This record gives sequence, structure tokens and C-alpha cells, in this order.
Amino acid sequence: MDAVAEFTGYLKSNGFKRTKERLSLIKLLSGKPGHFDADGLYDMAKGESLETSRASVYRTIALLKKSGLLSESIRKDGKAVYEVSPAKGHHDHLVCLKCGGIEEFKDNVIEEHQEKICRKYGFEIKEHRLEIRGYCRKCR
Amino acid sequence: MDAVAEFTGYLKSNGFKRTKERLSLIKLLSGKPGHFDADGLYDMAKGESLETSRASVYRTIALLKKSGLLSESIRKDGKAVYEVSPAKGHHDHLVCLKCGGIEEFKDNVIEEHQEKICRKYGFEIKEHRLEIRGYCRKCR
DNA sequence: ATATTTGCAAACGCTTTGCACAGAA
DNA sequence: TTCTGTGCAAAGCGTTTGCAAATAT
Repeated sequence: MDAVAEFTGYLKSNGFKRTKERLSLIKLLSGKPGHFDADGLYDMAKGESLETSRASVYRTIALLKKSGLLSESIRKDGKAVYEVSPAKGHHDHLVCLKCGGIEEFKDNVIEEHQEKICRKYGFEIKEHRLEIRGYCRKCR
Repeated sequence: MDAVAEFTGYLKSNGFKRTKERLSLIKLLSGKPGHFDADGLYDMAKGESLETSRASVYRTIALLKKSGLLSESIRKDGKAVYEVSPAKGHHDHLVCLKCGGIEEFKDNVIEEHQEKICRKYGFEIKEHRLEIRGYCRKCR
């Protein structure tokens, strides 16, 4: 099931309307992987001459988050960035301090070790975020 | 060397003035461990009837960050929180989604593994942040 | 028909900044 | 004295929201 179908399903089963704004935004996103921010999505839409407003972009993003289709990270400067939720589980980020690029990785050793730590502290883990910042191959 | 001395040294060697506002803020912080935000620091200062302004608090925080005495995290809601830099190396955070409490931990297995990952990706690591969110012993 | 959604612009909350005055060197 | 720092209030910035008009069902 692709993202568009998943979203329309979510809308239908929750009594939300399938408006052209919502559909064009999810259509826009369903193709492209990678990270973007709210304004970036707004500009993307503008670029494809889809008519929408910043308000609708923000409201649609909120819906997409609730539907689980979009996941949010908060950048170091406090601004929000999103990405279409990776279907196959969690991954972490290598963030380049120079070019701002974000590379993804997944490491089971670390994931497992986190569970060990949580057990030790009596902590029930819901989610985690590991961000390594530095310089990528090109920029170092 | 305590935080106050370290900060006055930093000010002196960089040609910044040792004003009562700067000195009272670092004095206020040098005792207390734990996390706080800009407004919290401002309120703390008010509480001790130190006269200062929000602007000076923000400007002093910026200085303290540059001096390395303060480290900043961005909370999930995009707001900045600070803590007096732990003298003895890096640690990570267990953040409770219910009570908001932050517990700290350090784990060498994870730290070492990060280096391995970076080598694999040709990434030069400068810093990292690992945050595990969930429910603490009391709240789960 | 009618309840939801949209677009606009104003409101928000945190942070930063311009400016004139105060204060450290 | 001279240049930096302070306080105030205004501006910034990303994000959210109230409201009347538009639209999906």
C-alpha cells in the first residue's frame, strides 16, 4: 500500500474529508524520500503550481503525523523537519555540520544496548533519537 | 577550578567585561546541576532578587555556550534547555514522557560503537546526542 | 444541507536586536 | 574617557489559530 492510499484510508476511516489540498500534498511527498521542513513543502507545492496555503501545509503535516505517515525531528536550531516514515523500522542520523546533509544509518548493537540500559534504570522505552553530528566525507 | 573562576577567566582572556549581571548568573548556576531554560534562569535570578533582564540572560547564556561552560539541548517541542557542562565527559538522556524528568546515563559500548559507524561512513564525529524517551520507574 | 476545511491575517511564544543610557576598564 | 554591556521595547521567526468564505459529503 503506497502512502497516498494509506492516507486516504486514514482520512476515510476517521471521517476527515479528502480535499484536493490534502491529496496533493501527500501525492507530492509519496514519491520523494529525505527530509524537508514545512516551508520547504509549501515551496515544493508552489513549484508544482498546486494552490495551497502555509496554514494548510501545517495542518496537513499535523494530520500526517497523527496518521503515522510522517515522522518529525527537531533540528538543533529548534525548527521541525519531517520525513515520510520509513516503513522498515527506526534509523538514526548522521548530520553534517557543514553542508547540513543528513545520512541515515541503523545499528542493532546500539539498539539492543539501549534496551539493556533501560532495564537497568527501570525505564520503559517508547522511542529514541540518536544524532551524530560532525563532518561528512565530502566536507571534512 | 570551579565554574565561576572558569567563566571570569574566559571573560578576561577574551576582553569581555566582568559585569555584575554575568557574574551573578554564573554564580547562580555554578551550584545547581540539572536542566533549565532561559526563562527559568531569569526567574531564578528574580527569585534571588538579582536585577537583570531577559535580554541579558539570553546574551549571557550565549556567552556561556561559547565559553563551553554551558551545553544546550533542543527539546522535542523546539525549546532550548541548558545544563552546566558535565566536567567528566558526555552523557545521554532518558526523558520521561509523563513527568518530564530527565535521567542521565553513560554507556561506553554505545559510545564506542558510534565511532565504528562513523568510520564506515567516512564521517568525522564532533558530537552526538542520544535521547531515549519513554516512562520512568515512577510513571510507567 | 451542513459540518469540515481553507486562506488570510493576526496571534503566539521564544529568542534576538536597535538604540540610548549605564557602567567597566 | 571610551568602548562594551544593559534594559527596554520592538522586531523576527516558525508555528498556530479565529473567522468568514469555500467545499466535500
